[in-house]
Amino acid sequence: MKTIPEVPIETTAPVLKLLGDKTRLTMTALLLERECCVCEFTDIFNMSQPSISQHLRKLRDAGVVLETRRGQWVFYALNTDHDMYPLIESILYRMPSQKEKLDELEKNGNHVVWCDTSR
Amino acid sequence: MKTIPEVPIETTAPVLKLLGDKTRLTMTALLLERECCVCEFTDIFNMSQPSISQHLRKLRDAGVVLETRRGQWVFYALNTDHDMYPLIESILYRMPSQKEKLDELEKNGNHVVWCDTSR
DNA sequence: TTGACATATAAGCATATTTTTATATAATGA
DNA sequence: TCATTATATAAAAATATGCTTATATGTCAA
Repeated sequence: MKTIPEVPIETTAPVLKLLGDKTRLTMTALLLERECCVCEFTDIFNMSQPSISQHLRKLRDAGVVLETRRGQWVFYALNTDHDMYPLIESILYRMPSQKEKLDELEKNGNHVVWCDTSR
Repeated sequence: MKTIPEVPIETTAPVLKLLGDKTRLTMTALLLERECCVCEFTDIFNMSQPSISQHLRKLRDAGVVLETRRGQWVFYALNTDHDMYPLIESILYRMPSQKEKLDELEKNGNHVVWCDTSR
């Protein structure tokens, strides 16, 4: 039998606060589709690049997302091992998919795909 | 087949922000056990009565809780008809029960029970 | 009607959050 | 090395949030 692990209020509240921002909530919803790099977020949101970086930093500091540098790009992905991931996932599942935003990005040729050419 | 109804990001984010405050999150967790009146909250939280009232007002303005006056007391209850109630419930189910706090309240004789004596 | 109790509202203050602008760091390719 | 692109950080400004004190409103009971 599978039980839902309990997480104390002190841990839960900060995560909800983090996702209580429309930009960050949309970011995590996008990351549910696939990992994204910073420039993709700046393309999607009508917002300055530093603002995007600062939102991502909050998500990273909380451990909600993981970052990986690939060449000059930095990619962000959901941290599915996070204690709060089950909660985060259950929140995201109740929201409409953000896939279209990514589809449009790719249609406009702004999808960053990493190919290591150094080998 | 039962599907989870989707709620847009614009609606979801403000509710998460609301529950992202430790006091309000604890309040809703308490209300999951039973309805409470304002003076019970002021007993439980180490906080002034106006502060409690202001948190409750935010929850009420968002439709998350409903208020009912009974005599000189005002009782608050979770609004289980709210569009976001399923999400709220799923968040609360992942947190430890706040029942002990209410038990202690009752042990100390601070549980307000409404009996209509006007009939 | 008056006093006591419960709750709400208003105003002020301190702190936190978000955004912008400017600048720094990092990687790439000519 | 140098210019370009991508990203991060710092500082400052604007705004929002939460708390306290003071006061107002509402209800009841004497």
